[in-house]
Amino acid sequence: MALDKEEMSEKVLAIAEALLNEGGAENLKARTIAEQAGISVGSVYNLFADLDEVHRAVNMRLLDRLGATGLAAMADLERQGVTDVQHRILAMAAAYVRFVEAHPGSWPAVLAFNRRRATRPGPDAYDALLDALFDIVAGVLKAGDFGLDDGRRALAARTLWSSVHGIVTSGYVANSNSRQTEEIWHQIELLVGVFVKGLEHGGAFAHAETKSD
Amino acid sequence: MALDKEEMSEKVLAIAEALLNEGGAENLKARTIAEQAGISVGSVYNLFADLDEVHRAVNMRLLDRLGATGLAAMADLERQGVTDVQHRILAMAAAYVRFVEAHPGSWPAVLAFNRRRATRPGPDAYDALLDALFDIVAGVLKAGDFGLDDGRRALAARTLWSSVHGIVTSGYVANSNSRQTEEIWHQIELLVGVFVKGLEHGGAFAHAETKSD
DNA sequence: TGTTGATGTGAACGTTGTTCACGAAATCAA
DNA sequence: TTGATTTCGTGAACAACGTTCACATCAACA
Repeated sequence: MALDKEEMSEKVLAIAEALLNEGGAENLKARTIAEQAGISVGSVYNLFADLDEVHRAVNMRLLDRLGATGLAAMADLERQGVTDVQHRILAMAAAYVRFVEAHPGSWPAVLAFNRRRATRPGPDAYDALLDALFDIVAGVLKAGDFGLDDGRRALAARTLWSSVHGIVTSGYVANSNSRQTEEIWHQIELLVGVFVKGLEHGGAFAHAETKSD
Repeated sequence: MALDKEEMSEKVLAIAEALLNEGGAENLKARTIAEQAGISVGSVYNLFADLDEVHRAVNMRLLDRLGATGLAAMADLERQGVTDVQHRILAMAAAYVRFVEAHPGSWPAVLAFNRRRATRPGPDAYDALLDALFDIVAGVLKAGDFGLDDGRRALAARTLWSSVHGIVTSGYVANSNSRQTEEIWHQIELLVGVFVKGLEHGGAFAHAETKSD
């Protein structure tokens, strides 16, 4: 009847995710978790080293889910026979926007948390999840027939993703909500449109252009 | 001899900025400020309502300074007779990157702080400072001869700024430092190159293109 | 000089993350 | 079964934090 150690860990993570979603990082309190999980504070620290580890675990789950929904969106388009690069990138961005909107409190916490570990050692599972997201975008770009070698394509994928990311996070700095998502979409559409057009016309090599062309 | 009320406020803000720069938002402690300023904790709360107000004031100063350096960079190029749009945008981005690098601890705090006031009321001085930054970029875009009306140009300016912002903040998630700024620069160069090329070829109207052209 | 208003002070309060000595419960040995 | 040993849950306790407030201190004025 009593919950397994792993079951209790998952219960704690579910509670932690809800708390983060409601009130951000400062709402993740050890005593609240313990109370809602029906255990004592000490037991929380028995399952996780500290609250940072709880936060990290929640973020991992979120990043993992985001990757999954992105892949699912791509698979859907594949099934529908959509091969247009611009269309697929927009769908990818849409999946990202929807995900952020579905996690209004916890997604900012993911970003804020990321920055705190800037001093930490080498790459870890966190980076692996982010790289997986980049790879999806890079895969889409590969379908488009731009003259990009692997290195350039990876760079373009990271650039595109980071740009969409910046639009979404910048957009959520401001106030209004319904108007805000509209603004975000306009920016994303503009970015993706310009980006694809620019790649088609060799803009990626703008400053390294040889005169042989 | 004793410091004026306003002088002491500025001293507190200078100390606060240094603390934020060293250890981020969680390093901004009332007792540390009081100790370093040579006053008591209570006096800090006499000058500012709470630590959030101190943090906000520091951020305002940073945003203000960023706008000033951006304008200065544009003025420099003007003086040199540089009118090339791509060149000017890159200079603007460079000013931004340098600014972020010069404030490794406090700039993330600016962003994290911005997100916390998402529930607050209407626009305030914060938004005014951000709009000033957008206006600089919009001014540069105006010089370029793209077929953009005022609304489209403002949208393009916000998109471009948000994208650069995303690249910089995403880049600082990762670890290494010298290699990281190089990666950021490659992404910015790619973005700006593609963006300008895309605008030149009407990519901004990609999905609303009329066939009269 | 006495009064009043403003300003500086630090002890004190409530809340936080985290620890740890203790007891209960489970597992194993004989 | 019984005793020993290990594992685990508990909540009181600690330090550090933001914030408050009754009181002391001081400057200006009548």
